[in-house]
Amino acid sequence: MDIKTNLMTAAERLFDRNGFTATGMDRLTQAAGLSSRTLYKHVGSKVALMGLVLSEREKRFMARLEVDSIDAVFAVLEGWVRDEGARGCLFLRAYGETGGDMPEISRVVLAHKAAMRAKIADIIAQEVGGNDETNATLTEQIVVLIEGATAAAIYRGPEAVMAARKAAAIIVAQARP
Amino acid sequence: MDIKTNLMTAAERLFDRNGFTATGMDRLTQAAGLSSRTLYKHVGSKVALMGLVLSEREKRFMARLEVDSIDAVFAVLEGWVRDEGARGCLFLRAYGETGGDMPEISRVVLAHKAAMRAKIADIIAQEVGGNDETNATLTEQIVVLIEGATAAAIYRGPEAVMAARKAAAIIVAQARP
DNA sequence: GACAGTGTAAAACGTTCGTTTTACACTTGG
DNA sequence: CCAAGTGTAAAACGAACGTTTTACACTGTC
Repeated sequence: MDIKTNLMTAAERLFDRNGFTATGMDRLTQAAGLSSRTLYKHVGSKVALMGLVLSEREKRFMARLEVDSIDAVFAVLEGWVRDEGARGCLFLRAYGETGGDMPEISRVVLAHKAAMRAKIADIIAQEVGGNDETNATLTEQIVVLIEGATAAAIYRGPEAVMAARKAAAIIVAQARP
Repeated sequence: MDIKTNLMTAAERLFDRNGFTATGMDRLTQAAGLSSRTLYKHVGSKVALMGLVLSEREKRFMARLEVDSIDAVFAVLEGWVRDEGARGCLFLRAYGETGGDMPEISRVVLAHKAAMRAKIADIIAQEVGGNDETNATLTEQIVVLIEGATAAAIYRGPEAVMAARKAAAIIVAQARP
């Protein structure tokens, strides 16, 4: 098994379950089953590891998001929550824990949010096909619903995502010409 | 000026801007202008201070939320974001940083979420007056929109709250008999 | 004028942090 | 066969962590 992949899987799990700052390097080396020397040779630093974990998660998430309707987006989200549990958006958590002033982190976070937004905008342009202003408003609202479902699922579980899905269906229907 | 109030104002600011775990006690004593001995005599421990800060914020937030329409709720949220900036829900951030397994914290967090939800349910029962099932669904959706506005505002600013407000108006109108 | 109470400054507690280093074992290709 | 590469185990680095302690100054009150 690839050593770096193994490390990053363990790191993502620990960061997600215990927080970034609260997760020490010894916990990481122990969970990944390697020495600190090897870890540092592979990823350089803790901040770099955080960035790599987020980049990897970004790929995994965006791959799942390869759908062509807003309803399907929320179906994906619901599946994600059921598969991986809900502890809040890992990107925003990393951003918050580092105060937003860690370039290596905030770059990945903001890039992820921009990519997600762009994907939603694409789907809306294709599914609804209103004018630019309507589409922009709708995109903003769907993004808010996605963020809200992710956050509320922490304490409400998948039900929050189901509620967001229904709300999205209503505002999409409302915006259709 | 009251010494404990002063401490908690400084603590809330530092926790919010830099994260809970990343904020050390020396940073807190320095910002509040007191010795560590006095700090510990007043609040006991760092975790207790975190709990107190969250309790105080809960009071402040719920006091602002004393309104009687869903639209007004989002107006309050918009004002809050403009006044205090948007770095994500401090309750959920505390929950995430402590892995959810710090009773002193998670109790305050979950209580806050329950209180907010109850307030929203009250407003809906009074403003919309549908049947119980409709009201429950609508409550869940409004809560999701509030969480989403709070989260998305981190990188989208007040615009996210405005979008949530419009979306809320639509789904409330849709639910009215 | 002793008293308890409350504050400060500053050092020290042991632990843990992220990171580097030392020393050694194992493959693998020229 | 040796040289380079890659891995481990474990100690060490200085700094920072949350917390406690020591020593001392200032307030009020009996």
